[in-house]
Amino acid sequence: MGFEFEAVKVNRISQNIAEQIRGAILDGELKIGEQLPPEKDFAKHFGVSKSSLREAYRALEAYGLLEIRQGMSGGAFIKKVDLATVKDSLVNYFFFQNPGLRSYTQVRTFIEPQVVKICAKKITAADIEYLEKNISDMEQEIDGKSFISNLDIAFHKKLVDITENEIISLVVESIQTALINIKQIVHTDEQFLKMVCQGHKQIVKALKEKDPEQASKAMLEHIIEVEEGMLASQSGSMIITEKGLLKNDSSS
Amino acid sequence: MGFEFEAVKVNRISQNIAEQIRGAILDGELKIGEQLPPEKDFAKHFGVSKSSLREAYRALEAYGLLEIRQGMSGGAFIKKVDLATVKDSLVNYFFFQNPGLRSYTQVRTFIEPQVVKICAKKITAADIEYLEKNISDMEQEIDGKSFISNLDIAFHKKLVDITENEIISLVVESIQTALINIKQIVHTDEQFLKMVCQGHKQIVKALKEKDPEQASKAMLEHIIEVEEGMLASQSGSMIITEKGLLKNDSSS
DNA sequence: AATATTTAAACATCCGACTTTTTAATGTTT
DNA sequence: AAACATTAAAAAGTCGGATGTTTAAATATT
Repeated sequence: MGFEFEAVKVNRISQNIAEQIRGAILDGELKIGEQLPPEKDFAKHFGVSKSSLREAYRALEAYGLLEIRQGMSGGAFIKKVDLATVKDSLVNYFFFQNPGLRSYTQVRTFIEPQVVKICAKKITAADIEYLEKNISDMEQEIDGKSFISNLDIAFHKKLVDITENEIISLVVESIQTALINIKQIVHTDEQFLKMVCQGHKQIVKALKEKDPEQASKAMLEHIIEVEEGMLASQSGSMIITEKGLLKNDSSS
Repeated sequence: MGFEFEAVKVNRISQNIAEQIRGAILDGELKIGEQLPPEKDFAKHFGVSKSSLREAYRALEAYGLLEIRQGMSGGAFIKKVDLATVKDSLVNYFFFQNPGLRSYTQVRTFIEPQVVKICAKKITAADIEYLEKNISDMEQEIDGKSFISNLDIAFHKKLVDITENEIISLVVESIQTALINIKQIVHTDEQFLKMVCQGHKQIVKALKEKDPEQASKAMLEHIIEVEEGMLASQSGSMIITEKGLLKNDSSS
Protein backbone atom coordinates (compact mmCIF):
# COMPACT_ATOMS: atom_id res chain seq x y z
CA MET A 1 0.00 0.00 0.00
CA GLY A 2 2.98 2.28 0.43
CA PHE A 3 1.23 3.58 3.47
CA GLU A 4 3.35 4.86 6.29
CA PHE A 5 1.96 4.38 9.76
CA GLU A 6 2.61 7.21 12.14
CA ALA A 7 3.52 6.83 15.76
CA VAL A 8 0.47 7.53 17.84
CA LYS A 9 1.35 10.21 20.31
CA VAL A 10 0.63 10.76 23.95
CA ASN A 11 -2.68 11.97 25.15
CA ARG A 12 -1.64 14.39 27.78
CA ILE A 13 -4.32 16.47 29.40
CA SER A 14 -2.40 19.69 28.85
CA GLN A 15 -2.07 18.85 25.18
CA ASN A 16 -5.74 18.12 24.87
CA ILE A 17 -6.61 21.45 26.42
CA ALA A 18 -4.09 23.35 24.33
CA GLU A 19 -5.59 21.82 21.19
CA GLN A 20 -9.10 22.68 22.29
CA ILE A 21 -8.16 26.28 22.86
CA ARG A 22 -6.15 26.53 19.65
CA GLY A 23 -9.09 25.00 17.85
CA ALA A 24 -11.46 27.52 19.35
CA ILE A 25 -9.21 30.31 18.14
CA LEU A 26 -8.97 28.90 14.63
CA ASP A 27 -12.71 28.38 14.60
CA GLY A 28 -13.23 32.00 15.50
CA GLU A 29 -14.85 31.20 18.83
CA LEU A 30 -12.07 32.98 20.67
CA LYS A 31 -10.96 36.32 19.35
CA ILE A 32 -7.89 38.47 19.83
CA GLY A 33 -7.79 40.19 23.20
CA GLU A 34 -10.40 37.92 24.67
CA GLN A 35 -9.72 36.82 28.23
CA LEU A 36 -9.98 33.28 29.50
CA PRO A 37 -11.44 32.56 32.93
CA PRO A 38 -9.09 32.51 35.94
CA GLU A 39 -6.92 29.43 36.21
CA LYS A 40 -8.84 28.02 39.12
CA ASP A 41 -12.26 28.37 37.50
CA PHE A 42 -11.09 27.25 34.08
CA ALA A 43 -9.35 24.19 35.51
CA LYS A 44 -12.54 23.28 37.33
CA HIS A 45 -14.51 23.83 34.13
CA PHE A 46 -12.28 21.33 32.32
CA GLY A 47 -12.32 19.04 35.33
CA VAL A 48 -8.55 19.03 35.56
CA SER A 49 -5.93 20.27 37.93
CA LYS A 50 -4.48 23.73 37.79
CA SER A 51 -1.08 22.25 36.87
CA SER A 52 -2.41 20.63 33.72
CA LEU A 53 -4.10 23.82 32.63
CA ARG A 54 -0.94 25.78 33.28
CA GLU A 55 1.08 23.37 31.17
CA ALA A 56 -1.38 23.89 28.34
CA TYR A 57 -0.89 27.63 28.74
CA ARG A 58 2.87 27.27 28.41
CA ALA A 59 2.45 25.50 25.08
CA LEU A 60 -0.03 28.07 23.79
CA GLU A 61 2.31 30.83 24.87
CA ALA A 62 5.09 29.19 22.91
CA TYR A 63 2.84 29.11 19.85
CA GLY A 64 2.38 32.84 20.35
CA LEU A 65 -1.37 32.40 20.74
CA LEU A 66 -1.66 33.35 24.38
CA GLU A 67 -0.34 36.06 26.63
CA ILE A 68 -0.48 35.66 30.38
CA ARG A 69 -0.38 38.70 32.57
CA GLN A 70 0.11 38.57 36.28
CA GLY A 71 -1.46 40.87 38.83
CA MET A 72 -4.89 42.09 39.70
CA SER A 73 -6.48 42.60 36.31
CA GLY A 74 -4.24 40.02 34.72
CA GLY A 75 -5.16 36.72 33.23
CA ALA A 76 -4.81 34.75 30.02
CA PHE A 77 -5.49 36.70 26.84
CA ILE A 78 -5.75 35.49 23.28
CA LYS A 79 -2.97 37.06 21.28
CA LYS A 80 -2.30 37.51 17.61
CA VAL A 81 0.76 35.48 16.62
CA ASP A 82 3.48 37.98 15.94
CA LEU A 83 6.34 38.01 13.49
CA ALA A 84 8.94 37.41 16.19
CA THR A 85 7.34 34.12 17.19
CA VAL A 86 7.22 32.67 13.72
CA LYS A 87 10.71 33.94 12.96
CA ASP A 88 11.99 32.18 16.07
CA SER A 89 10.32 29.04 14.86
CA LEU A 90 12.02 29.36 11.50
CA VAL A 91 15.37 30.01 13.10
CA ASN A 92 14.97 26.86 15.19
CA TYR A 93 14.14 24.92 12.06
CA PHE A 94 17.02 26.32 10.05
CA PHE A 95 19.41 25.58 12.89
CA PHE A 96 18.89 21.86 12.49
CA GLN A 97 18.23 21.87 8.80
CA ASN A 98 21.35 24.00 8.43
CA PRO A 99 20.92 24.90 4.80
CA GLY A 100 24.03 25.96 2.97
CA LEU A 101 24.68 29.54 2.06
CA ARG A 102 23.81 28.42 -1.45
CA SER A 103 20.19 27.68 -0.49
CA TYR A 104 19.72 31.07 1.10
CA THR A 105 21.20 32.83 -1.89
CA GLN A 106 19.03 30.88 -4.28
CA VAL A 107 15.83 31.90 -2.55
CA ARG A 108 16.98 35.48 -2.44
CA THR A 109 17.73 35.47 -6.18
CA PHE A 110 14.21 34.19 -6.75
CA ILE A 111 12.45 36.75 -4.63
CA GLU A 112 14.35 39.98 -4.20
CA PRO A 113 14.90 40.90 -7.84
CA GLN A 114 11.14 40.56 -8.29
CA VAL A 115 10.58 42.61 -5.18
CA VAL A 116 12.50 45.58 -6.54
CA LYS A 117 10.64 45.34 -9.82
CA ILE A 118 7.50 46.06 -7.88
CA CYS A 119 9.29 48.70 -5.85
CA ALA A 120 10.27 50.53 -9.01
CA LYS A 121 6.59 51.03 -9.69
CA LYS A 122 5.36 51.77 -6.19
CA ILE A 123 8.25 53.60 -4.56
CA THR A 124 7.68 57.09 -3.13
CA ALA A 125 10.03 60.01 -2.59
CA ALA A 126 9.96 59.32 1.15
CA ASP A 127 11.01 55.73 0.53
CA ILE A 128 13.94 56.84 -1.56
CA GLU A 129 14.96 59.33 1.08
CA TYR A 130 14.91 56.56 3.67
CA LEU A 131 17.03 54.28 1.52
CA GLU A 132 19.57 56.97 0.76
CA LYS A 133 19.88 57.86 4.41
CA ASN A 134 20.36 54.20 5.17
CA ILE A 135 23.24 54.02 2.73
CA SER A 136 24.96 57.13 4.05
CA ASP A 137 24.54 55.89 7.63
CA MET A 138 26.16 52.66 6.59
CA GLU A 139 29.08 54.47 5.02
CA GLN A 140 29.61 56.40 8.20
CA GLU A 141 29.57 53.23 10.27
CA ILE A 142 32.14 51.68 7.99
CA ASP A 143 34.42 54.69 8.45
CA GLY A 144 33.89 54.48 12.19
CA LYS A 145 34.64 50.75 12.14
CA SER A 146 31.52 50.14 14.18
CA PHE A 147 29.55 48.03 11.78
CA ILE A 148 26.83 45.89 13.26
CA SER A 149 24.97 44.87 10.09
CA ASN A 150 21.54 46.11 11.17
CA LEU A 151 21.48 48.71 8.43
CA ASP A 152 21.92 46.08 5.76
CA ILE A 153 18.89 44.23 7.04
CA ALA A 154 16.92 47.45 7.33
CA PHE A 155 17.68 48.23 3.69
CA HIS A 156 16.31 44.96 2.38
CA LYS A 157 13.42 45.04 4.83
CA LYS A 158 12.40 48.46 3.59
CA LEU A 159 12.22 47.17 0.04
CA VAL A 160 10.03 44.20 0.86
CA ASP A 161 7.81 46.39 3.00
CA ILE A 162 7.09 48.49 -0.06
CA THR A 163 5.53 45.46 -1.74
CA GLU A 164 3.02 45.27 1.12
CA ASN A 165 3.07 41.50 0.92
CA GLU A 166 3.27 40.03 4.42
CA ILE A 167 4.38 36.64 3.18
CA ILE A 168 7.32 38.02 1.29
CA SER A 169 8.26 40.13 4.28
CA LEU A 170 8.25 37.10 6.50
CA VAL A 171 10.35 35.00 4.15
CA VAL A 172 12.94 37.65 3.38
CA GLU A 173 13.28 38.80 6.98
CA SER A 174 13.62 35.27 8.27
CA ILE A 175 16.36 34.55 5.80
CA GLN A 176 18.10 37.74 6.82
CA THR A 177 17.88 36.72 10.46
CA ALA A 178 19.28 33.31 9.70
CA LEU A 179 22.07 34.87 7.66
CA ILE A 180 23.12 37.09 10.55
CA ASN A 181 24.38 34.02 12.32
CA ILE A 182 26.56 33.14 9.37
CA LYS A 183 27.72 36.71 8.88
CA GLN A 184 28.82 37.07 12.49
CA ILE A 185 31.06 34.13 11.99
CA VAL A 186 32.39 35.10 8.62
CA HIS A 187 33.51 38.39 10.13
CA THR A 188 33.02 40.72 7.25
CA ASP A 189 35.81 43.11 6.48
CA GLU A 190 35.76 46.73 5.35
CA GLN A 191 36.15 45.94 1.69
CA PHE A 192 33.18 43.61 1.81
CA LEU A 193 31.02 46.21 3.47
CA LYS A 194 31.93 48.87 0.93
CA MET A 195 30.90 46.45 -1.78
CA VAL A 196 27.54 46.03 -0.08
CA CYS A 197 27.09 49.80 -0.02
CA GLN A 198 27.97 50.04 -3.66
CA GLY A 199 25.37 47.40 -4.49
CA HIS A 200 22.71 49.21 -2.54
CA LYS A 201 23.53 52.42 -4.38
CA GLN A 202 23.06 50.77 -7.74
CA ILE A 203 19.69 49.49 -6.67
CA VAL A 204 18.49 52.85 -5.41
CA LYS A 205 19.75 54.52 -8.55
CA ALA A 206 17.62 52.24 -10.68
CA LEU A 207 14.64 52.75 -8.38
CA LYS A 208 14.94 56.51 -8.66
CA GLU A 209 14.85 56.13 -12.42
CA LYS A 210 11.79 53.88 -12.03
CA ASP A 211 13.54 51.23 -14.09
CA PRO A 212 12.26 47.81 -12.98
CA GLU A 213 14.57 45.77 -15.17
CA GLN A 214 17.66 47.68 -14.12
CA ALA A 215 16.67 47.48 -10.46
CA SER A 216 16.10 43.77 -10.76
CA LYS A 217 19.46 43.31 -12.42
CA ALA A 218 21.24 45.38 -9.79
CA MET A 219 19.62 43.38 -7.00
CA LEU A 220 20.53 40.07 -8.56
CA GLU A 221 24.14 41.13 -8.95
CA HIS A 222 24.20 42.43 -5.40
CA ILE A 223 22.94 39.16 -3.95
CA ILE A 224 25.45 37.13 -5.89
CA GLU A 225 28.30 39.47 -4.99
CA VAL A 226 27.41 39.17 -1.34
CA GLU A 227 27.41 35.40 -1.53
CA GLU A 228 30.77 35.36 -3.23
CA GLY A 229 32.15 37.72 -0.64
CA MET A 230 30.93 35.50 2.14
CA LEU A 231 32.26 32.36 0.53
CA ALA A 232 35.63 34.03 0.10
CA SER A 233 35.87 34.93 3.78
CA GLN A 234 34.71 31.46 4.73
CA SER A 235 37.48 29.76 2.79
CA GLY A 236 39.94 32.15 4.45
CA SER A 237 41.48 30.96 7.70
CA MET A 238 39.66 32.00 10.86
CA ILE A 239 36.20 30.81 11.66
CA ILE A 240 35.15 32.59 14.80
CA THR A 241 32.39 30.39 16.14
CA GLU A 242 31.11 32.86 18.68
CA LYS A 243 27.77 31.14 18.99
CA GLY A 244 28.78 27.69 17.96
CA LEU A 245 26.47 27.81 14.98
CA LEU A 246 29.08 26.51 12.62
CA LYS A 247 30.06 22.91 12.99
CA ASN A 248 33.77 22.45 12.61
CA ASP A 249 35.58 19.33 11.43
CA SER A 250 38.17 19.72 14.18
CA SER A 251 36.80 18.21 17.37
CA SER A 252 37.09 20.59 20.31
CA MET B 1 17.25 59.17 19.76
CA GLY B 2 14.43 57.43 17.94
CA PHE B 3 14.93 54.57 20.31
CA GLU B 4 11.98 52.39 21.03
CA PHE B 5 11.77 50.92 24.51
CA GLU B 6 10.42 47.44 24.69
CA ALA B 7 8.08 46.11 27.30
CA VAL B 8 10.12 44.22 29.84
CA LYS B 9 8.89 40.69 29.94
CA VAL B 10 8.04 38.36 32.76
CA ASN B 11 10.72 36.42 34.44
CA ARG B 12 9.02 33.14 34.94
CA ILE B 13 11.11 30.25 36.14
CA SER B 14 9.82 27.93 33.47
CA GLN B 15 10.71 30.47 30.82
CA ASN B 16 14.19 30.90 32.22
CA ILE B 17 14.75 27.16 32.13
CA ALA B 18 13.32 26.80 28.65
CA GLU B 19 15.67 29.52 27.43
CA GLN B 20 18.63 27.88 29.10
CA ILE B 21 17.90 24.57 27.45
CA ARG B 22 17.19 26.17 24.07
CA GLY B 23 20.44 28.09 24.43
CA ALA B 24 22.34 24.94 25.21
CA ILE B 25 20.92 23.34 22.07
CA LEU B 26 21.80 26.32 19.89
CA ASP B 27 25.26 26.41 21.43
CA GLY B 28 25.76 22.80 20.55
CA GLU B 29 26.02 21.66 24.16
CA LEU B 30 22.96 19.51 23.78
CA LYS B 31 22.70 17.38 20.69
CA ILE B 32 19.87 15.59 18.93
CA GLY B 33 18.77 12.46 20.72
CA GLU B 34 20.44 13.42 23.94
CA GLN B 35 18.45 12.67 27.06
CA LEU B 36 17.90 15.07 29.91
CA PRO B 37 17.94 13.83 33.51
CA PRO B 38 14.67 12.63 35.09
CA GLU B 39 12.28 15.39 36.04
CA LYS B 40 12.90 14.96 39.75
CA ASP B 41 16.67 15.11 39.49
CA PHE B 42 16.73 17.89 36.92
CA ALA B 43 14.33 20.01 38.95
CA LYS B 44 16.58 19.59 41.97
CA HIS B 45 19.59 20.45 39.85
CA PHE B 46 17.95 23.73 38.85
CA GLY B 47 16.71 24.23 42.39
CA VAL B 48 13.11 24.51 41.27
CA SER B 49 9.95 22.52 41.62
CA LYS B 50 8.96 19.78 39.27
CA SER B 51 5.99 21.87 38.10
CA SER B 52 8.21 24.68 36.88
CA LEU B 53 10.45 22.30 35.02
CA ARG B 54 7.48 20.61 33.45
CA GLU B 55 6.10 23.94 32.27
CA ALA B 56 9.44 24.63 30.63
CA TYR B 57 9.18 21.26 28.92
CA ARG B 58 5.76 22.13 27.50
CA ALA B 59 7.19 25.25 25.89
CA LEU B 60 10.18 23.40 24.47
CA GLU B 61 7.87 20.72 23.14
CA ALA B 62 5.82 23.38 21.42
CA TYR B 63 8.98 24.74 19.81
CA GLY B 64 9.58 21.23 18.54
CA LEU B 65 12.89 21.03 20.38
CA LEU B 66 11.97 18.38 22.90
CA GLU B 67 10.21 15.06 22.88
CA ILE B 68 8.98 13.53 26.11
CA ARG B 69 8.36 9.84 26.36
CA GLN B 70 6.63 8.21 29.25
CA GLY B 71 7.41 4.85 30.72
CA MET B 72 10.40 2.98 32.01
CA SER B 73 13.08 4.00 29.55
CA GLY B 74 11.33 7.25 28.77
CA GLY B 75 12.41 10.77 29.52
CA ALA B 76 13.05 14.08 27.80
CA PHE B 77 14.98 13.90 24.54
CA ILE B 78 16.37 16.68 22.40
CA LYS B 79 14.64 16.60 19.06
CA LYS B 80 15.36 18.10 15.68
CA VAL B 81 12.65 20.64 14.82
CA ASP B 82 10.58 19.10 12.09
CA LEU B 83 8.77 20.56 9.14
CA ALA B 84 5.35 20.01 10.67
CA THR B 85 6.18 22.18 13.67
CA VAL B 86 7.38 25.14 11.68
CA LYS B 87 4.51 24.76 9.23
CA ASP B 88 2.06 24.87 12.13
CA SER B 89 3.73 28.02 13.29
CA LEU B 90 3.36 29.57 9.85
CA VAL B 91 -0.27 28.53 9.64
CA ASN B 92 -0.94 30.17 13.01
CA TYR B 93 0.75 33.32 11.77
CA PHE B 94 -1.10 33.37 8.47
CA PHE B 95 -4.38 32.85 10.26
CA PHE B 96 -4.11 36.20 11.98
CA GLN B 97 -2.22 37.97 9.27
CA ASN B 98 -4.81 36.63 6.84
CA PRO B 99 -3.04 37.63 3.66
CA GLY B 100 -5.20 37.95 0.60
CA LEU B 101 -5.17 35.39 -2.15
CA ARG B 102 -3.24 38.02 -4.07
CA SER B 103 -0.28 37.82 -1.68
CA TYR B 104 -0.07 34.06 -1.94
CA THR B 105 -0.23 34.17 -5.69
CA GLN B 106 2.43 36.82 -5.88
CA VAL B 107 4.90 34.77 -3.88
CA ARG B 108 4.14 31.75 -5.96
CA THR B 109 4.73 33.66 -9.18
CA PHE B 110 8.09 34.70 -7.79
CA ILE B 111 9.24 31.29 -6.74
CA GLU B 112 7.63 28.46 -8.65
CA PRO B 113 8.49 29.51 -12.20
CA GLN B 114 12.11 29.68 -11.09
CA VAL B 115 11.73 26.30 -9.42
CA VAL B 116 10.69 24.59 -12.63
CA LYS B 117 13.57 26.24 -14.47
CA ILE B 118 15.87 24.35 -12.18
CA CYS B 119 13.73 21.24 -12.50
CA ALA B 120 14.10 21.33 -16.26
CA LYS B 121 17.82 20.84 -15.78
CA LYS B 122 17.81 18.35 -12.92
CA ILE B 123 14.72 16.26 -13.54
CA THR B 124 15.07 12.48 -13.92
CA ALA B 125 12.96 9.92 -15.74
CA ALA B 126 11.65 8.67 -12.41
CA ASP B 127 10.55 12.18 -11.48
CA ILE B 128 8.66 12.55 -14.73
CA GLU B 129 7.03 9.19 -14.21
CA TYR B 130 5.90 10.30 -10.76
CA LEU B 131 4.46 13.53 -12.09
CA GLU B 132 2.61 11.82 -14.91
CA LYS B 133 1.12 9.28 -12.57
CA ASN B 134 0.08 12.14 -10.31
CA ILE B 135 -1.77 13.78 -13.17
CA SER B 136 -3.55 10.61 -14.25
CA ASP B 137 -4.52 9.88 -10.64
CA MET B 138 -5.96 13.33 -10.45
CA GLU B 139 -7.98 12.84 -13.60
CA GLN B 140 -9.40 9.64 -12.19
CA GLU B 141 -10.38 11.37 -8.98
CA ILE B 142 -12.14 14.08 -10.94
CA ASP B 143 -14.12 11.48 -12.85
CA GLY B 144 -14.96 9.77 -9.58
CA LYS B 145 -16.00 13.10 -8.05
CA SER B 146 -13.87 12.32 -5.02
CA PHE B 147 -11.39 15.11 -5.20
CA ILE B 148 -9.54 15.96 -2.01
CA SER B 149 -6.82 18.22 -3.39
CA ASN B 150 -3.88 16.27 -1.96
CA LEU B 151 -2.62 15.39 -5.39
CA ASP B 152 -2.35 19.01 -6.38
CA ILE B 153 -0.13 19.70 -3.39
CA ALA B 154 1.90 16.57 -4.07
CA PHE B 155 2.53 17.76 -7.61
CA HIS B 156 3.96 21.09 -6.57
CA LYS B 157 5.81 19.54 -3.65
CA LYS B 158 7.51 17.10 -5.96
CA LEU B 159 8.80 19.94 -8.10
CA VAL B 160 10.29 21.90 -5.21
CA ASP B 161 11.82 18.73 -3.82
CA ILE B 162 13.76 18.35 -7.04
CA THR B 163 15.50 21.64 -6.34
CA GLU B 164 16.84 20.14 -3.09
CA ASN B 165 16.52 23.52 -1.41
CA GLU B 166 14.97 23.08 2.04
CA ILE B 167 14.04 26.71 2.35
CA ILE B 168 12.09 26.76 -0.88
CA SER B 169 10.37 23.55 0.12
CA LEU B 170 9.31 25.05 3.40
CA VAL B 171 7.97 28.22 1.84
CA VAL B 172 6.08 26.58 -0.99
CA GLU B 173 4.63 23.83 1.16
CA SER B 174 3.51 26.28 3.82
CA ILE B 175 1.76 28.39 1.26
CA GLN B 176 0.07 25.29 -0.11
CA THR B 177 -1.10 24.36 3.37
CA ALA B 178 -2.44 27.82 3.95
CA LEU B 179 -4.18 27.76 0.58
CA ILE B 180 -5.97 24.52 1.43
CA ASN B 181 -8.03 26.45 3.92
CA ILE B 182 -9.09 28.88 1.25
CA LYS B 183 -9.69 26.17 -1.32
CA GLN B 184 -11.94 24.22 1.02
CA ILE B 185 -14.10 27.25 1.29
CA VAL B 186 -14.09 28.17 -2.34
CA HIS B 187 -15.37 24.69 -3.10
CA THR B 188 -13.68 24.01 -6.40
CA ASP B 189 -15.79 22.61 -9.17
CA GLU B 190 -15.03 20.03 -11.84
CA GLN B 191 -14.19 22.56 -14.52
CA PHE B 192 -11.67 24.21 -12.23
CA LEU B 193 -10.00 20.93 -11.45
CA LYS B 194 -9.73 19.99 -15.09
CA MET B 195 -8.04 23.30 -15.69
CA VAL B 196 -5.55 22.48 -12.96
CA CYS B 197 -4.79 19.16 -14.62
CA GLN B 198 -4.32 20.84 -17.94
CA GLY B 199 -1.85 23.26 -16.39
CA HIS B 200 0.12 20.46 -14.81
CA LYS B 201 0.27 18.68 -18.14
CA GLN B 202 1.75 21.72 -19.83
CA ILE B 203 4.40 21.97 -17.17
CA VAL B 204 5.39 18.32 -17.42
CA LYS B 205 5.46 18.57 -21.19
CA ALA B 206 8.00 21.38 -21.02
CA LEU B 207 10.01 19.51 -18.39
CA LYS B 208 10.17 16.42 -20.59
CA GLU B 209 11.55 18.61 -23.35
CA LYS B 210 14.04 20.05 -20.84
CA ASP B 211 12.90 23.51 -21.80
CA PRO B 212 13.39 25.81 -18.76
CA GLU B 213 11.80 28.88 -20.32
CA GLN B 214 8.75 27.01 -21.51
CA ALA B 215 8.36 25.28 -18.16
CA SER B 216 8.65 28.58 -16.35
CA LYS B 217 6.07 30.14 -18.63
CA ALA B 218 3.68 27.22 -18.18
CA MET B 219 4.01 27.40 -14.41
CA LEU B 220 3.41 31.13 -14.33
CA GLU B 221 0.28 30.76 -16.44
CA HIS B 222 -0.90 27.89 -14.26
CA ILE B 223 -0.54 29.88 -11.07
CA ILE B 224 -2.39 32.85 -12.48
CA GLU B 225 -5.13 30.66 -13.93
CA VAL B 226 -5.62 29.03 -10.56
CA GLU B 227 -5.90 32.39 -8.85
CA GLU B 228 -8.43 33.59 -11.37
CA GLY B 229 -10.41 30.41 -10.94
CA MET B 230 -10.44 30.84 -7.20
CA LEU B 231 -11.41 34.48 -7.40
CA ALA B 232 -14.25 33.59 -9.74
CA SER B 233 -15.67 31.03 -7.32
CA GLN B 234 -15.24 33.47 -4.47
CA SER B 235 -17.27 36.18 -6.14
CA GLY B 236 -19.89 33.55 -6.89
CA SER B 237 -22.57 33.15 -4.23
CA MET B 238 -21.86 30.52 -1.61
CA ILE B 239 -19.02 30.85 0.81
CA ILE B 240 -19.00 27.69 2.83
CA THR B 241 -17.14 28.62 5.96
CA GLU B 242 -16.68 25.09 7.17
CA LYS B 243 -13.81 25.97 9.45
CA GLY B 244 -14.65 29.57 10.10
CA LEU B 245 -11.46 30.69 8.43
CA LEU B 246 -13.19 33.29 6.38
CA LYS B 247 -14.52 36.29 8.22
CA ASN B 248 -17.92 37.23 6.99
CA ASP B 249 -19.49 40.66 7.17
CA SER B 250 -22.80 39.18 8.30
CA SER B 251 -22.71 38.71 12.05
CA SER B 252 -23.82 35.28 13.15
C1' DA C 1 -4.49 67.42 44.21
C1' DA C 2 -0.82 64.59 44.82
C1' DT C 3 1.06 60.91 47.14
C1' DA C 4 1.18 56.89 49.90
C1' DT C 5 -0.96 52.78 51.66
C1' DT C 6 -3.94 48.96 51.63
C1' DT C 7 -6.41 45.44 49.48
C1' DA C 8 -7.78 41.91 46.47
C1' DA C 9 -7.60 39.40 42.23
C1' DA C 10 -4.88 36.60 39.57
C1' DC C 11 -0.79 34.30 38.32
C1' DA C 12 3.66 31.77 40.12
C1' DT C 13 5.86 28.41 42.82
C1' DC C 14 6.41 24.57 45.63
C1' DC C 15 5.54 20.13 47.64
C1' DG C 16 4.23 15.60 48.20
C1' DA C 17 1.09 11.93 47.37
C1' DC C 18 -0.75 9.24 43.95
C1' DT C 19 -1.62 7.35 39.04
C1' DT C 20 -0.42 5.73 34.55
C1' DT C 21 2.63 4.18 31.07
C1' DT C 22 6.20 1.60 29.36
C1' DT C 23 9.95 -1.47 29.19
C1' DA C 24 12.76 -4.89 31.16
C1' DA C 25 13.18 -8.79 33.96
C1' DT C 26 11.27 -12.83 35.48
C1' DG C 27 8.42 -16.66 35.50
C1' DT C 28 5.24 -20.07 33.38
C1' DT C 29 3.43 -22.95 30.03
C1' DT C 30 3.58 -25.68 25.99
C1' DA D 1 13.45 -23.70 23.53
C1' DA D 2 9.90 -20.66 22.30
C1' DA D 3 5.89 -18.34 23.23
C1' DC D 4 3.31 -16.18 26.44
C1' DA D 5 2.12 -14.13 30.92
C1' DT D 6 3.38 -11.84 35.15
C1' DT D 7 5.81 -8.80 37.93
C1' DA D 8 8.76 -4.95 38.98
C1' DA D 9 10.74 -0.62 38.44
C1' DA D 10 11.61 3.70 36.32
C1' DA D 11 9.81 7.66 34.59
C1' DA D 12 6.35 10.85 33.25
C1' DG D 13 1.48 12.45 34.34
C1' DT D 14 -2.03 14.24 37.54
C1' DC D 15 -3.84 16.28 41.49
C1' DG D 16 -4.82 19.65 45.22
C1' DG D 17 -3.74 22.79 48.34
C1' DA D 18 -0.48 25.87 50.84
C1' DT D 19 2.16 29.86 50.10
C1' DG D 20 4.46 33.65 47.50
C1' DT D 21 4.47 37.53 44.13
C1' DT D 22 2.59 41.06 41.02
C1' DT D 23 -0.32 44.33 39.67
C1' DA D 24 -3.90 47.65 39.54
C1' DA D 25 -7.62 49.53 41.74
C1' DA D 26 -9.49 51.37 45.92
C1' DT D 27 -8.65 53.91 49.88
C1' DA D 28 -6.37 56.81 53.00
C1' DT D 29 -3.20 60.43 53.99
C1' DT D 30 -0.78 64.53 53.43
